[in-house]
Amino acid sequence: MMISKRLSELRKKRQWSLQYIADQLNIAKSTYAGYESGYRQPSLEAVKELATLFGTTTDYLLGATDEEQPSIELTRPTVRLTVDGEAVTEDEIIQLIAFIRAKRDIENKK
Amino acid sequence: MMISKRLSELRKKRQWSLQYIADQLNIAKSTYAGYESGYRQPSLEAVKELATLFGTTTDYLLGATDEEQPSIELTRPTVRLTVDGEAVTEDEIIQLIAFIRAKRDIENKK
DNA sequence: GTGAATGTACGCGAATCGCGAACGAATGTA
DNA sequence: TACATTCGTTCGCGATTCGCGTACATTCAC
Repeated sequence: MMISKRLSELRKKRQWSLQYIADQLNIAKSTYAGYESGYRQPSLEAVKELATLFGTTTDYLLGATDEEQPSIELTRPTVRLTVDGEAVTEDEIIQLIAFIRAKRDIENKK
Repeated sequence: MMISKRLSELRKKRQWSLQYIADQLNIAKSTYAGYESGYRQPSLEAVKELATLFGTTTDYLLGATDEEQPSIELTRPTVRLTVDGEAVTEDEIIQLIAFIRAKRDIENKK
């Protein structure tokens, strides 16, 4: 079960106890322990709350993605980018990439 | 139930039948119908498959976000950007934002 | 030693699941 | 018009899974 693996990893990384998480979600320690062991599956609501608690996404918890923090590669634009709520155009992204590459080039020559 | 609302919206927008979705997920029509009516909750696995089928995210289906397509606001420093696999620094992002804003300013004055 | 905290496992009653079946309404076909 | 098909909705059923309390071994602090 992917979610049990992810929960276990995230919790240990933060050095949180089972009890702490159970308290945050208002569920029994044994209930949350079941999530990590794979003995139980959290409700959809619990999944949402866990994602918030861990500061990650439900997609990551469920294994729909492997990126704990959403991260985007500009040269392969799979998501919509916005600045001040307004979409960044494709042309602008191309310019941004050129800008970053040029900047790195200069840095590397030092 | 947020997910039932979202599923219903997405399916109708695509003009798909209950049966079609049920076939895609290999579940009974009544089972999927239960998801939309709120009478049943899909399993975590089903949520993942539904997100794939609809081309959206589990976060959207569960109501953890309101954006159907993942979209990233650059001015929020929660995102990790990469170019050619290498992380874009926070300073660089600030410069990018300034660049975009300046560009828009010029456009607007035309 | 003693107490508290941690992680693990189990049994129980209650809740929920997925399914097939049945239904009326709408649509298609001859 | 008659008839069949598709659609969305709802129900009961058996089986599964849930969340909880509880118990236990281990570890740590005092």
